[in-house]
Amino acid sequence: MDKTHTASVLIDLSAAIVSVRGDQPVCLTVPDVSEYQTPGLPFGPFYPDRHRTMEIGLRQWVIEQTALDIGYVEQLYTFGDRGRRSEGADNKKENEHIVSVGYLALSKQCPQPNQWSEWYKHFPWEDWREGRPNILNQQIIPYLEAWAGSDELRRLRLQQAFGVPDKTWNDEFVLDRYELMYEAGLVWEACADGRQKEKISAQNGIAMQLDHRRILATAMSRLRAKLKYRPVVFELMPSAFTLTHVQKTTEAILGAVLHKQNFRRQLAKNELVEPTGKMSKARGRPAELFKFKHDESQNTNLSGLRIPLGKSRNF
Amino acid sequence: MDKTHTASVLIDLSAAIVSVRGDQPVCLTVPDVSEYQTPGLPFGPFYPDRHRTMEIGLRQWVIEQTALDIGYVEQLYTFGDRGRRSEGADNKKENEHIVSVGYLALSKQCPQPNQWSEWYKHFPWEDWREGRPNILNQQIIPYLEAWAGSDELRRLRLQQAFGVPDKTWNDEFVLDRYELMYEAGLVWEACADGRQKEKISAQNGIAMQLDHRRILATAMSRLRAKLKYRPVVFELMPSAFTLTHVQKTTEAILGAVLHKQNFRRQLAKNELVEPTGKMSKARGRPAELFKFKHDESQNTNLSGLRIPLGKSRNF
DNA sequence: TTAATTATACTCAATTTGAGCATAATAGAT
DNA sequence: ATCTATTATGCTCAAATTGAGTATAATTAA
Repeated sequence: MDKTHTASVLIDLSAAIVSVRGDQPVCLTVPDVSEYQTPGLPFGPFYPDRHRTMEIGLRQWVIEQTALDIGYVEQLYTFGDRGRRSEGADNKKENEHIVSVGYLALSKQCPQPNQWSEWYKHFPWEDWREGRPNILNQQIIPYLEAWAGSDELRRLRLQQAFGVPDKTWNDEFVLDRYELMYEAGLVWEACADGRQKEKISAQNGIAMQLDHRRILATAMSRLRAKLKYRPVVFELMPSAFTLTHVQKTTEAILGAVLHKQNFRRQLAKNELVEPTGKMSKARGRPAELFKFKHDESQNTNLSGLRIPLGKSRNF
Repeated sequence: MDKTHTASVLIDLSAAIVSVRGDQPVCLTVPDVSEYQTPGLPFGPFYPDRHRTMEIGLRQWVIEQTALDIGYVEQLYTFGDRGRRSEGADNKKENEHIVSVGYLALSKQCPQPNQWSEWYKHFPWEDWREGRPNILNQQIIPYLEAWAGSDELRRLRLQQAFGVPDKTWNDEFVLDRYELMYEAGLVWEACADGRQKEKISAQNGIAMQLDHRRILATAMSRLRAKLKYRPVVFELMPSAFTLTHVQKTTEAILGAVLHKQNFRRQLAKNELVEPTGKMSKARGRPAELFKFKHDESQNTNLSGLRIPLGKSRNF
């Protein structure tokens, strides 16, 4: 209709490329050159006349720049307000508007360990495998409760995101929790000026460039949710694996401990794996090696796993 | 890195604005001026220097152009390949690249009935409330089976999307089914030239402009999935309603019949509604009028409904 | 040979689902 | 006034699923 305003923008494709190293979920990061040295997610521009779709464009520069084999790719969210929400970082093209399309990608291997950053260093409150993280009661919750005060809406959001005060924790609400902390000024990225940044630096998880920690939070939420109804874990597994290995990988992503026998029952019921005949040898009794049943199709509309949660969940 | 290619694009915000009229889910459309008179979804440009976020931009032009009260808004998907996939339609700005961000919005009312288009006129194979739609066995499945031939991957996708031949139907796979039909050349939008278009016109559902039917399919998939774990139905209900009304609305969206008593059991268990004390009067026994319990918070991370499916599902 | 470790098989109660019948309250027809 | 069609609501019951546990098997390291 009216053309009085600029409508032309640049598009960045940002990727949360996730893998699991040992028992830690990790994410590919690139080092930062600015004064704060916060890591960032890899990203590249989208050239619409070179690549037919954005996903093709994404795969292209990921291959060029990281030489990684990413199988599973999923679009997460398109952020139109990047520039506004992170004025602190160095932004060279100030009058160029940038829209960033976030992607989640899964990789079976993660070479060059130093370029991969562990999830829970950025989100220490999200790992409940050893029980409720101390940082919640010692730092985050008291601060958030003070922030909420008697504001009814804030308290309700606090309740839903962090399960305060009625002790429920939903592992999928990673993004909700991060955004609440952002609004409350509890994370480094939320601070506009450098002095404040010094103050909360390193607390409450390692910060990231621009809105990258928000994109990672979105990726975590999506992956945790997806795990429960699609068999995406196998995108993170080698071709042969033990059942315990699948479980440890699932637990790493969920940040929660699962009930072993019931986890296996789900795998069996859904017929997701089949034995290879070989055995693994490790410390105790050797475990049978399995493989994923449906490697053929990319478009896996299979049933996924129901997640039999262990005890350490609510308290 | 290299700046040899154009990276500048225009952003369109497209909206699938959904409501339910009687027992039919409907979607706001705008008339087409081109020769084929296919309806399209409303859309408008995103001006990054006028609106802080894309969602704000979307709400703005929806209010301006439709005077509608849209409460719930959710981003669906960002399509970067619009121009390529729909060369048939008239595209004025051929050398301008357009990225379209699709949104799902829910509206409680739908005035001006002629501007609202019923879902199942565009997707007649998706409505199973009267049993398995005839069009499947009479038209779609035979064509798709011929198209698949002995291609293993195609047969697998056919199996997963349409449940052929083992008689399972997943109501959430609206997009998968549409894209399969698109690839097989079964839908009007897939045809490049006008002559072919005449041939399959009006069959297999009413076509839409550009990739709008794909966006609508995405919206249907998302809404059908979301219904099962978040209480979004109430975004489509008036302030007071009967339980049967909630059920009919849910059934309309899912395109499936539900078990009445079990549906109510779910509503009761999750404490989603509370009685208003008033009664409705219609034909039979008067029904109690209820209201949704949690109107306060936008950010409803509530539990949603489990969907107790009726019988007509698989056969 | 023993202890520690890991894998796997099996059990059982509690809960949730799927499907059904029975009864209640109204409007309209006879 | 009474019957009938229609809609609403209460209640039951078997089957399946889940959550949580015990018991036992096959290894390695001491």
